[in-house]
Amino acid sequence: MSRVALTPTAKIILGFLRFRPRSGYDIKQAVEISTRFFWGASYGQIYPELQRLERAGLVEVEQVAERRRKVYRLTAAGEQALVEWLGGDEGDLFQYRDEGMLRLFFSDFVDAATALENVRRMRAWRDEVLAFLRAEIEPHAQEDTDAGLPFPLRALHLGLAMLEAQRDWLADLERELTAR
Amino acid sequence: MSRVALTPTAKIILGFLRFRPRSGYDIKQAVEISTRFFWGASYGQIYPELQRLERAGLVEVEQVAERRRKVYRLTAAGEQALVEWLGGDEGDLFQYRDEGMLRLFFSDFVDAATALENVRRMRAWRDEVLAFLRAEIEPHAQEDTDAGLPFPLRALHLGLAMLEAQRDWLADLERELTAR
DNA sequence: ATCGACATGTAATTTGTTACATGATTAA
DNA sequence: TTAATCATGTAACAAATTACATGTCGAT
Repeated sequence: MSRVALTPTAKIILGFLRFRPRSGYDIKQAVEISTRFFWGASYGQIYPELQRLERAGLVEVEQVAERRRKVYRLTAAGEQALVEWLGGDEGDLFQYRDEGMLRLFFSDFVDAATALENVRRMRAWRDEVLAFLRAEIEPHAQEDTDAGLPFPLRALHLGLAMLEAQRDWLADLERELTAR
Repeated sequence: MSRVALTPTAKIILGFLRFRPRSGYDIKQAVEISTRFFWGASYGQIYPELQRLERAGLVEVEQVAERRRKVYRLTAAGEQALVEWLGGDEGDLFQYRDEGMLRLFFSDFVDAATALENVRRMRAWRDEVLAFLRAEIEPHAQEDTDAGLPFPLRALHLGLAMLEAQRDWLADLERELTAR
């Protein structure tokens, strides 16, 4: 019953190691092709956190005679900590910060053309991200589903639903602002 | 042409002072009833930032013979900096971090009942936030609209559209997971 | 040989929250 | 008189990004 609070980075590390053992480098790649649009992690967080988790006994190095790579795996304690977090009821951190939205909020202080241009950029950016998620991320999530792990694809679809709603709403506003 | 990069907190301060002069305390209250779901600010950021902005000449204290309050107003340079930011094309920071989404992503590693409970909590939380936004924030934004400032309400509606899309998608998943 | 990807790490800086500390004013 | 709200600030801590520093391996 150690009850060690996990840092956000620890959670993502333990989660990805639960799929299979990986190096810090591998974890970063995995984040980039799956969770990064709702949860990121940089090398500056991953490597120190792996060392802390090793000292805490939640992960250990799998020695595979590969000199230059340090492949980590979960220990029993690490797996338990992961499952405790997933089953716990800590309030989930939810942080949505959007500078475009802030510009939109203050757009009464600029001329109509500037406001419209900002809305257009916000919409265009969402189109880009949607295309990227469908082209680069969905195939990996689909593979997981085919392998019997449906939740990564479900998480992606929740993200797509959110972005599509924003894109559609912004496109409507774009038309409204243009129509005048 | 000072070209001073504004910190995120500076942007929100300048924006709210553009509506009308306020104290640091007032700015915090304004954030709480309007932007906090896409952009927050704590006293620990607001007060030091006001001092920096004053030294930089973007805001100044309006002396109103009120001993205990320091009411700030925009200077001409401050208003110019605000308009330059609003009209500029810096890439907008967009940060969406959602621990619930991370739990969802890793839910293949827990039993079906635990996964369902997490989805239910995510959906319930969105219902709560939607109710709060409609009850506590929308009336203020509506007042702005009535006063000829339509953008705060538009920004709120974009947020509502995003949360509704998530809520609906989560409710669908809840039914799917229950149905088995 | 040299370039790009692989790989690990640290340091500096930025950004933000929370807790602490203090005190004035107002309504019950 | 006392509790809540108003009001300003600092300090300690937490989290995250970016830049820096170093080196290996494989393909051309």
